[in-house]
Amino acid sequence: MDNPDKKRILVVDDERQIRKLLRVILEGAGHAVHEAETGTVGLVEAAALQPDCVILDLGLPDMDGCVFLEKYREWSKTPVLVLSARHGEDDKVKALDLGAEDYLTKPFGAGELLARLRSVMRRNPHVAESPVVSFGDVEIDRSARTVRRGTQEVHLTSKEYALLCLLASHRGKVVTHRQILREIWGPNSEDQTHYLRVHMAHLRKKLESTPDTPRHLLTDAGVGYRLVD
Amino acid sequence: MDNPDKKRILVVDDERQIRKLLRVILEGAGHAVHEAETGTVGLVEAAALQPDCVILDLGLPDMDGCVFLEKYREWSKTPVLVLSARHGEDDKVKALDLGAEDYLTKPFGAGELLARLRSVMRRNPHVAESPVVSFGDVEIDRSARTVRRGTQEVHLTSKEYALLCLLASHRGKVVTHRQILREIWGPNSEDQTHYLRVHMAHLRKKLESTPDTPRHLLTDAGVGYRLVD
DNA sequence: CGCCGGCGTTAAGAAAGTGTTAAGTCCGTT
DNA sequence: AACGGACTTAACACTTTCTTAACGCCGGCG
Repeated sequence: MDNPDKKRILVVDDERQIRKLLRVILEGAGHAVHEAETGTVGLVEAAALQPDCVILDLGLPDMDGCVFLEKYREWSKTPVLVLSARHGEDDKVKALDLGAEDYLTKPFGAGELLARLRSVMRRNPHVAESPVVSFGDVEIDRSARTVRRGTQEVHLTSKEYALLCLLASHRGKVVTHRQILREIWGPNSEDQTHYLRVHMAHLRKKLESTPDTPRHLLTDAGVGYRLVD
Repeated sequence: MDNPDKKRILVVDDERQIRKLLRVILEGAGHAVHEAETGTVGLVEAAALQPDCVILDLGLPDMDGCVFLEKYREWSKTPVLVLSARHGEDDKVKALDLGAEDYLTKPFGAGELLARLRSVMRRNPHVAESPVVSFGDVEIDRSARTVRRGTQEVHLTSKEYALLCLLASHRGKVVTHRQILREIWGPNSEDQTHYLRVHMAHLRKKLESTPDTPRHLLTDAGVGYRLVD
């Protein structure tokens, strides 16, 4: 049931009802939904979250949607799908010229929204941040989903890869057992710490030159694991 | 009069009046307009002209617009802007999933049309990737829709060809099951992974010298497939 | 010292995913 | 109506991955 191409989507809308509706539709399609009630919060959230797509209501209380777009486009190319009650042509033209990827007028159908979203995603194959992280002689290429050690490619199973990515995204910091288990195995497996022991062993065997005295994949006894350089 | 962003645009529409209208609007914006009255002619024209964008009326007399899209997408990634009198959601979803870049319902405003066109052009900054890619002793010619292995031409069915092209366009990267299924079979078949198994088997049998230990068409268990050189 | 809890390691069984083949269905052609 | 090609569906053997359990190690503590 785990969706491997789950996308992070940020919904910026002041109306609670619309946000709920969008959440239902989008989560139904297997995406992760985050909400922001105002434009200002939206921009902050967008920076923190690095979503794969933003859905923006033009009629925000604190900031005109077009201003949001303008500011957002100063530093991000993440696609924005604009939602609006206004049918006027001028609004559409303005939003599209400010860099919106698409424009939907309310009321909209769930099917159309999802189709437009797919269309947007299809032509935007992860333009975001550098997808490659490295430590020691190991290099992770997130966009290709591959891991190299030196010049040799290393094959990781999907759990191993997920585990490595999770640690890498918190590089230097401890990630607790529960955090890891919740992220990768789901909230029903939060106390199965033995999963971690065997999968960490596998990872170290594949990535460390001396698996019994690990230099990068470290243990914090009783707490969790962390990855250092 | 000389527009530095002058684009070649192909209008495929059976109604003379609409064609005239589009010509006026588009030429007014400094583009070069070409017309085709039927789907069949449209495909030929598109091949000859290599336009920067196609504007397609869904209601063609000789060929459903969706069929046009499907055929066109077999060998071209040129953006298609769909025009339709039908407001139904199903039509929109279908067209967008077949690879249309945008969908406008008639009647439309000149301003909106031009804005959508600009939006389409902006995110399609000359993606003119070479129509021929190769790996190992295999060569794919997308413009001719042919595949050779060494000196011998290999016949691929349309699904096989689509699958190969998809993997080739992400060379070296893992393409997930869902991605493939969504692109080729549509979003309603995202979990029919058994399609992939049999078609991959066919592809390997036709393209790999040792189909049981593939060297180019690789499997990532639980994730997807990828093509490497 | 001997016990205990947390950890690493290994191996075997269970589960999930994959390759292969063949039969069934659909569709356009003759 | 019969044929052929392409796609779908089903069945089975096989491989990879995940889970589970057993055991040994280490350091802290009574």
